[in-house]
This record gives sequence, C-alpha cells and structure tokens, in this order.
Amino acid sequence: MARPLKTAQQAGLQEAIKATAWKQIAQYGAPTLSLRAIARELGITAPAIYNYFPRRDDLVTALIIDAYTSFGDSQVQARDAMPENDLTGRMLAIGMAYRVWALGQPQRYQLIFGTPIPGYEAPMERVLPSAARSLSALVSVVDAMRLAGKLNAQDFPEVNEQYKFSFDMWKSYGGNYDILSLSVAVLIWARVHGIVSLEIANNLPPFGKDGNALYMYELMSLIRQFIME
Amino acid sequence: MARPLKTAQQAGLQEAIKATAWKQIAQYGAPTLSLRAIARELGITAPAIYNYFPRRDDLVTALIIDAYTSFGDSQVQARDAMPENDLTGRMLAIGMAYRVWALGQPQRYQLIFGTPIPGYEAPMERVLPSAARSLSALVSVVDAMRLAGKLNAQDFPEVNEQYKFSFDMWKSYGGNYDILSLSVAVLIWARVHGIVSLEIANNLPPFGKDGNALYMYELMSLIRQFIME
DNA sequence: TGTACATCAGTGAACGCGCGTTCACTGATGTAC
DNA sequence: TGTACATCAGTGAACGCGCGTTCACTGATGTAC
Repeated sequence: MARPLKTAQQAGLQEAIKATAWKQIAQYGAPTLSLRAIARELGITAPAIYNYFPRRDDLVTALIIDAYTSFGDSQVQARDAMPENDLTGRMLAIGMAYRVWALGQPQRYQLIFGTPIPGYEAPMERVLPSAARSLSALVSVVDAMRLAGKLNAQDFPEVNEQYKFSFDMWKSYGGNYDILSLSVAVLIWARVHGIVSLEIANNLPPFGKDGNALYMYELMSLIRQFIME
Repeated sequence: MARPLKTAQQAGLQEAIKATAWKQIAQYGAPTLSLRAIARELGITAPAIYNYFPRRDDLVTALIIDAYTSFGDSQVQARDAMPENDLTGRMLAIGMAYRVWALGQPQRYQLIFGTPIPGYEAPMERVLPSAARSLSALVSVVDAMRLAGKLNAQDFPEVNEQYKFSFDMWKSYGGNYDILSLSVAVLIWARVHGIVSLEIANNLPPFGKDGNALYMYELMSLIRQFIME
C-alpha cells in the first residue's frame, strides 16, 4: 500500500527539484544555477538531490530536454491546429507559436538558445532527439511546400559538403525531409530568433515591449519571400 | 623623468587588466569573469585591481563600453569606405562588417549581445553613448535612403507611442534621424543578429562553420525588400 | 648634493560567503518467516 | 499476529575550493628645502 505512495512522493520531489530550478533560473539567470540554493528553497539538504540527479550537470541536461520538449510540443500543436493543405496558415501558426512560447517561458528559451552555462557541456546523444524534433514541425511544412512546388528558393545557397553528414544525423531524429527544406527552415528560424531574442533581452528599443507588430511584419516578409502563389 | 614612465606603467596595467579579462571571457565565458583569476594570471594580487576599478562592476562596464566602441568603429569605418552616394554599397558593407566583427571578436559580441553577467546591471548613462553610436552608422544609411525616396517601407509597423520618448534619448547620442529609419534599422539588425548569434553558438547545423553563403543571401534579401531602384 | 618627508601602487592576511561533492549515519518503511 | 531483518531517501558534518572586498602595511619613487 505504502510503496506506490512513496514512489509518488519521490517522483514528486524529482519534479519539485526541476520546478525550483526553473524558478531560480527565471529569477537569477541560468549561469547561477545552484544545487544548494535549490535544496534551501525546497527545505531539504543538498545531498538529497543526489538521489535524483547524480551530478549537477544531469539536472541541467534534464532541464534542457524538458525545455526542448515543451518547445517542440508547442510547435507541433500549432502546426496541427491548421488544416494539412493550408501550408501558409501552418507556417504562420508555427511562427506565431514560436514567439508566444519564447515570451511565455523566457527562462526555458534562454537555457536552450542563450549563452551556455559555464562548465556545462550538453551530451549530444541525449539532447539531440528533442532538439531535432523541436525544429521538425517547421521543416515538415517547408518540405510540404517544396513538394507542392510552392517553395520559392531556387537561388538558395547550397549546404557545404562537409556538413551533409550532420544532416543525416539530424534526419534520424527530425524526420526524412529534403536538405533544402531544412536549410530554408534554418533561415526562417534565424529570423524569428533574431527578433525574439532581442525582444526578450529588451534590446528592441523603438518597439519596446510591443514587438508584436514588428514580428508580424517579419512573418509576412517571410511568406512573401518564400511562398509562391 | 620617472613620473611619466610610472604613469605609463599604470596605464599599462589598466589595459593589461582589461586584456586579461577579455582573454578569460574568451576562454571560460563572460559569466565566470573573476578579479582573482585576472590578478593570478597577471602575477599581481587581487586588491591591486582596486586601484584601477573600484568595483568589479566598473571593470565590466569598461569592457562593455570598449566592446561597443570597437563595434561602432568597425561599422562607421565600413560605411565610410564606400562613396556617400552608393547607399546600397554602404548598406552591404555595414552588413558584412557586422559579421566579420562578430566572428572575429565573439567574446566582445557575447558580452554586449549575449546573456548578461549575473548580478551585473549596466549603468545606462555610461553605456548608452557608445551603444547608440554603434547602431547609428546603419541608421544614417537607412535615413539617407529614406530622404532619397528609395526606402521601401510604406507598410512598416508604427512605433508604439509610449516608446517615442526613448527614441528621443537615443537621438541625442545616435544622431538626428527619422524614427522610421531607426525602426527599419532595428529590423535589419535583428536579421543579421539572428544568423550571426546562431553561427557563433554553432547552432546553424546545416551550414556549419560556413554561414557566409547564408548570410550573403540574407543581406541580398534585405536589399531586395527595402531598397527601391 | 644631501636629507627629511609625502605619495601611493601594490602586498598579504583576513573577513564571510557560497559552491559541488563525499561520507557515514539514521530512522521510517516494507518484507519474510 | 509478532519479530528480526533489509532497504534506501534524506541528514549533518566535513572536504577543499574560489569568490569580492577590507584593511593596515611597506617600500619604491619623487619632492622640498
């Protein structure tokens, strides 16, 4: 009887540790993440955390994976909320979801796209699946455009030969799409990332906290540039 | 006789402290910047630094101002290398100089555009002049286009009323240009920043270390979109 | 030229702090007979 | 039902470390007379 209850408590603590970590990242920034501070806030001792995360870096990795998963979920959900044949609508929805997610969870955004935590090196093999998936919603839509002959990217730069191998690795997690679609998706990503990262850092002075108008303008520019009617 | 020599040594140490700080930022990242580590590497004791920077934050501020100044220099220089009436050429030059500077001095780039140092708050009144100047080269070219009737930004989003006051502050350091020019410049900045920041963080997988082709494509897109012939 | 004095950059010890991680432990819980 | 045993999440003390900052000092340099 008591066993499952105990297990539930344990799982609860594991989640509580992560939740507190997020709270502190939001408050003081990712680089100052500290096990002792987390323990203090939870009212436990620091070594107790080692029952759930053998090293500090394992906690960070778990947080990163959670962030990518949450981000990927919001991307996939935005895409699937529009009909499969409305490719422009899907692209717009994905773009808008990107900003909403980033502004709603700036700590998560900073953790995966901001300056890395000092001394921490992400273990690729554990992070890549969720990372690749997070971009794949956009790639899938771009690829559908390409297949429908609607993608306007004839003069798009070629991917350097030496990086095609990393594309193959990406494919095994991100889906079997054309490399041109991934390339265009990366450029789209760079554009939305440019605005959103500046907006989060409060570096968009003339628009201040209302970066939405500029962002929508940018999404429209993307659609005008890459989608043929 | 010895006085000026001594003064020169002092100035030398001031510069040496900053140089060592840059070196360590490059090596371990900005968030771990430490006075003691700098002193250790210079073969002096930590309190000696207090003769030049009364607090750790003063050192950080000096570094940030240096970075903005270096960045602004490269922008102004790129602009002035092209004839005053070749506006497209000037814009291209500025855009290319941006990436060259960022990739050549990633530590400086990270310090001013990356995640802020924990616990450090930049004193606006000291940083703004060099920060505003660094963007003004681009703004001046966009404004020249506007005055020449070549700026294609009729449908550009309006700046929110409540942020016009910060524009006035910006003007006193950045130059007396139209607010539309600043707005367009900010969007251009967001685009180049998007690519370059991902490239520096090694997050441009399909293009790897050769983001140049993608970057040039993006500059051409900007010119096509905003400049009327 | 020589001596007494002032300056002040850099020293070394110390402060109080927080960190990640280890270790032997304890004490509640659940299991076997 | 009752007793002896095993498990194991969390404790508390300790480790060695690095940090920013303070303080009284020293000793070389330069100045005044």
